[in-house]
Amino acid sequence: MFTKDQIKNQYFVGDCKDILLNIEDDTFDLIITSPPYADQRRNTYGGIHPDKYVEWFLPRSEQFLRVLKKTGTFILNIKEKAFNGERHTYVIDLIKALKDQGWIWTEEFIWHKKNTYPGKWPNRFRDAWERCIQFNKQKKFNMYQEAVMIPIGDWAKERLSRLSEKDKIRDISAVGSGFGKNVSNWLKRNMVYPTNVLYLATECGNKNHSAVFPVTLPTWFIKLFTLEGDFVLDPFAGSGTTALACKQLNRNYVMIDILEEYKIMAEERLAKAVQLELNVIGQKKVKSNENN
Amino acid sequence: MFTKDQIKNQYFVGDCKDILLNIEDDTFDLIITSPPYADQRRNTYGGIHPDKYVEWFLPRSEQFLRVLKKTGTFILNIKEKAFNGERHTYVIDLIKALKDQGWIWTEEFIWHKKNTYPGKWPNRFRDAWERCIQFNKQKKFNMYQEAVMIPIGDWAKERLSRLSEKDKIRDISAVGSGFGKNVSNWLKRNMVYPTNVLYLATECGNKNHSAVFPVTLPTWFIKLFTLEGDFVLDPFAGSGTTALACKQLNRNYVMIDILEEYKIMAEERLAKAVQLELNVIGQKKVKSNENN
DNA sequence: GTTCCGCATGAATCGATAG
DNA sequence: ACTATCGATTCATGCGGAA
Repeated sequence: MFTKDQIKNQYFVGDCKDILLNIEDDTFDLIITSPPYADQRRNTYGGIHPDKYVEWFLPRSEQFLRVLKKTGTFILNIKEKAFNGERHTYVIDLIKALKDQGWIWTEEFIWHKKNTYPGKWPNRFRDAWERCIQFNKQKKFNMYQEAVMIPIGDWAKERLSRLSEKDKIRDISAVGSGFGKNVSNWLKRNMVYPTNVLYLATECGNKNHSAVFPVTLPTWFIKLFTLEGDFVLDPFAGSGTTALACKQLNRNYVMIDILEEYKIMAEERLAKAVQLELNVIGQKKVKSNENN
Repeated sequence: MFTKDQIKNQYFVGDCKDILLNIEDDTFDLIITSPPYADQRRNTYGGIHPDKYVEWFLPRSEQFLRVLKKTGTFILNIKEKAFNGERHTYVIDLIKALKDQGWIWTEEFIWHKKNTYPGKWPNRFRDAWERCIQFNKQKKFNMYQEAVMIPIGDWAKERLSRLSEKDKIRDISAVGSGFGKNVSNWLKRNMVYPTNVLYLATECGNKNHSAVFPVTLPTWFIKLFTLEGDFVLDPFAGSGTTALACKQLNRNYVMIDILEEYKIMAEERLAKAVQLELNVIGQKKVKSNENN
């Protein structure tokens, strides 16, 4: 068994079914992951056939159930593919099977993708949404709703959507400062709780990795279900988007994936992000000096 | 058995399970409906318990399967409720059961609701989406994708969302005129195919009727899956939103619902819509004269 | 004739209270 | 313990009246 210090902010290479055996019960506050969809990532997990998907998933989710705290949450980002002109049922079968395994199906969030690739088939349109299914161990779980409040009305929605990646980092960096706090206090009065639909853009332009989900997606759920210093697990971590979100939000992460090259990719991304943030802080200092 | 002329644009009062027995096989090009959700509309359908929902639905969908043309489509607008702190599975159970009944589960559209029912709870956010599940009898079905193309870019989406009911009617009325055609030709070049997510507001505040779904919802599916003169069925018609959409689009409708008062309500709505449209056309003529 | 403000209105959901 | 009813919560929308 690993201690918490040994797993803190580590990326493990291997099948999560095996790696997790070394991690104690009730370790994580949040498990969030986008597992390999059926028939995808054929080269890594062997391209699980849709009909075998539930069977493949259950021994792994059994471990998730064990290592998740009683007050913790499991978010599963998944979407069934069209198979033979029809939507396959492996996702809804999985929901039923996870309930049988002891999970509570609390909610189904929708990720409404803002920008999807244009495309057209004779019998269907572009698929612009995915499921983010929430499971819990018990009815009472930790949820910090204030952390994801959004500005009221359309005027604000417009502004928020225009925030560039740099602006977001600036915002995060400002959290500790008095100015940042004042702004957020002023904003609170114009804030409302969000709904169970997330309207987020897909990440594009990052050529190095096939972006599984945009960093804003895990960011949102991490804010909603954890506090600083909490432990977050992504058992199908890929290029480490969840780790990136954790780093920005001061949460501890444990990443697992089966390919060594994913780990390398993730570490490069993390290093690059840290560098970018340092640059932004550097620019701020320069500006501040100019103002004086 | 009724003839097509006998059922054309009629509103029948009764349980669709019984009424449909009088209608021939392969009659409809589209069945679109929003059935009473479990534990809702207690006064009319007796508030079906979630656990009994599938059992209640299947004999009715058996009739739908029979009266739908082989190239036709069935759109089911539904959403599971939170039950005992958890999402109930009756909707996904229904999908499985309908597949067993012989339906093909082609697609699941999402209706992303712009305005949702308010409320705040410790464990969940407001529910802002519903399922519009598409079923077919065979892999090849009629689909007219060009009919629902949308203007490109956000500026147009904004404008479109602000269209009032009067503007919509004006727009529809303009279809036949040369001016309308020119506009739509000009627009075509800036049009793209939509996705499988519909972002629409619910209609509320209309005092006369509790709108089940906004008229834009059936309108969209009717355009997508039927041509002028085709036959559309709504077996849980309520206040006749589907009929209204059919009337505006020159499709033939057959409405069924269990309460006489719904029928009366629907007929009033239809009459009012026709009157409103006449007024708008009248105003246009006045304006046109002024310009000359 | 516009624009602006106030108001009622929802396919909701939870927790407490009552039988 | 299990079920039925009621109050509290909350926000985008469209209507009507007012400036």
